[in-house]
Amino acid sequence: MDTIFKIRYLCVSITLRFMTPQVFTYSYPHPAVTVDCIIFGFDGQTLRVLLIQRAIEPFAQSWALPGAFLLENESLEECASRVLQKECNISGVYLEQLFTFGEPARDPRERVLSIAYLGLIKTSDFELIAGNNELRVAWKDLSETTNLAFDHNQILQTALTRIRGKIKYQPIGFELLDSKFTIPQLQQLYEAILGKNLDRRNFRKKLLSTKLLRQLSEKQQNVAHKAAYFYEFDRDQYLQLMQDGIYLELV
Amino acid sequence: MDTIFKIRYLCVSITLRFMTPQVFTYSYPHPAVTVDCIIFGFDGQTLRVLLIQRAIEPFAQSWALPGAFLLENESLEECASRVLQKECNISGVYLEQLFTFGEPARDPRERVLSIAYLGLIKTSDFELIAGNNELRVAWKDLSETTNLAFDHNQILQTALTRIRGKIKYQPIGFELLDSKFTIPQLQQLYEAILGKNLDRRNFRKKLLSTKLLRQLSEKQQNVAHKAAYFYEFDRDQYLQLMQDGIYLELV
DNA sequence: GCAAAAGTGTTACTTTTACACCCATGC
DNA sequence: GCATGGGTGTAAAAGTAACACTTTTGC
Repeated sequence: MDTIFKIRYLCVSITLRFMTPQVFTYSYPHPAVTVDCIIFGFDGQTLRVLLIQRAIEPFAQSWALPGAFLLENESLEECASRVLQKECNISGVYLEQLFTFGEPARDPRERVLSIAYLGLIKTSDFELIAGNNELRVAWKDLSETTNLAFDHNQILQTALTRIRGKIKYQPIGFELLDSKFTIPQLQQLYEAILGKNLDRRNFRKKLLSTKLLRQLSEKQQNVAHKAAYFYEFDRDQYLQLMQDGIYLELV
Repeated sequence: MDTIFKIRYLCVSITLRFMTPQVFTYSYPHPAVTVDCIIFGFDGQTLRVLLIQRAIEPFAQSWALPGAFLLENESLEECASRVLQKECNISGVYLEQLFTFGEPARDPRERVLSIAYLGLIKTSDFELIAGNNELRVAWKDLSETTNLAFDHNQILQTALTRIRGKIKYQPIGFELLDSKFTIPQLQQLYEAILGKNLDRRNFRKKLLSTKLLRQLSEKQQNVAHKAAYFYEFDRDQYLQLMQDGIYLELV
């Protein structure tokens, strides 16, 4: 381990040791509850997942999903937002509840339930900064995610299945792109998520037929080929369609 | 309130008062965790939901979803099964996790998370028997479900949305029918769940095209019209299709 | 024989798929 | 001028939606 991380590790350990112990009592057993965030980001080429490197046991130095124990008066969504803010310096993210993981032995310390939240962001929008209890934060390729802490590999699999299903009929993909994007960029994102190639002509036709994209006059600059037009996602049009109960098919 | 329920109510109260109090302590706050079950049943005509009438405060005498506090060493699914067995005398049910409800103020006593499980059964398969902590158990029409305890109306809405979406592409409807059923019965179920009428010819064509139904030689008896053939759901065929990654469309 | 629900086919329309060539740009 | 990726249309196939009459049964 690098020296800087060794020092950091010691700092965290010492801080924890000198914290005032508190006691909470209940008349029947209560499990601990955490909220874990599984955030996908897209850099234009590949789909990445946001991970932190743990500073403390169990699974010290392993990579894991950012997460924290639920506080007494915060909602689950608030907890997810707090985790992202504190541990990764990320805020204002699209988040939805994914699943609750509750196998009795999923945490070696005690019974811990985890409510997982799924999020999507543009990697370029934030500068990742690790919180006080993490060694590092990073975007990781899916191929680098073997051996995550706890049951976090299972959570990752559940999340992948969810977005692969969802992206076909809900316009969540736009959360992963800049507000101006080209259709080939959008297609690359879909291909990265779905893990297969799509026909260019059919993809364009289908997406434009939804009327959810507004073409801008602006084009790409400095590309060694014909420049693509930029488009914007038309959120008002989308809300209108939803109000009318229109069922979308995007791919 | 009927006399018999008054007596029952007193019994439950007295039992609770004399239970030995226990204490569980933790070094940081833990919310209480319950599992609530939202079970839909079908009687051939309409979709019903399984409710219990609460014997104890809060919401004593209100109707609510069956539910219980999670025990220390049971999984979430095990808890859902236990709830149905103890409170309603129902077992061996198709269950899937629905959603976790965690607003801080959703229970007036203390912070309580509820992990909701969604189930589907044939009402005729079980005799409902209320557990010791419930006044009654009953199948209720959707129109009789205003004013459930806690946020259970919200859970019900979430569950309805889920099955309406899911029944279109997963063969969960068969859980609600006898193992032998006619196509018009199946159609009636779909119409009850989706809340709209479907074309008889197209419905039959589409479902038969999936190859998931096996026609039996047996017909309905004693009906004052042309008797319909019985069919069976072909579970092996379904598993085969899933293995092959076939995407189903049922309606 | 009549009321009630089961069963059955065809046609028009819409959607999906497959596929090949020209265009603009940087180097 | 050449390599790179953007943009476009059409035809065949598949799927969906709309619709009416005959059959069987109990009373």
